[in-house]
Amino acid sequence: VDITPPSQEQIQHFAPRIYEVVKQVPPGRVTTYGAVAQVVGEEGCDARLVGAAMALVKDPEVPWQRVVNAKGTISTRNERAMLAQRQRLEAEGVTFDARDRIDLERFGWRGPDPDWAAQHGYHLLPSQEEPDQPSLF
DNA sequence: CAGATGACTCCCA
DNA sequence: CTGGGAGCCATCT
Repeated sequence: VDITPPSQEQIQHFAPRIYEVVKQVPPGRVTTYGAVAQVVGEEGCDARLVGAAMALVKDPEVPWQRVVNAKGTISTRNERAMLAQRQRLEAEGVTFDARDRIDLERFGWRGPDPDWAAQHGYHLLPSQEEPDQPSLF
């Protein structure tokens, strides 16, 4: 069970940025709610907020189907939407295993383009944010 | 007005 | 690697 559903105010505040991030995910790739929240990178933006925002997507340019949970499975609440999301992903070439999970190592989005992120003020994903910062001196 | 209800993730057994 | 539980409250009916 969950707690603290994001307030409508929070959703409206973050939705535009969340959608911009989701639009960066290319076809055939998927990302997670938590990852999107990290890229948005603002205080108060967490996975659940991203989920709430995904539920309100109306802009057909936002590939909401490419956002799944950390386990690599579809989190949509109703059976109907869940199937639709899966079919959209399969149409892009994403595959599911026998347990309805997506191999995130294989299909996971590696984060936004560094230049784009820098220009628009977004964060990169941790792995990419600090690939290796060994010798600076 | 009260009660049910959350597009999640992390932690531990 | 899987499964189950906690987090702790604003909205909606």
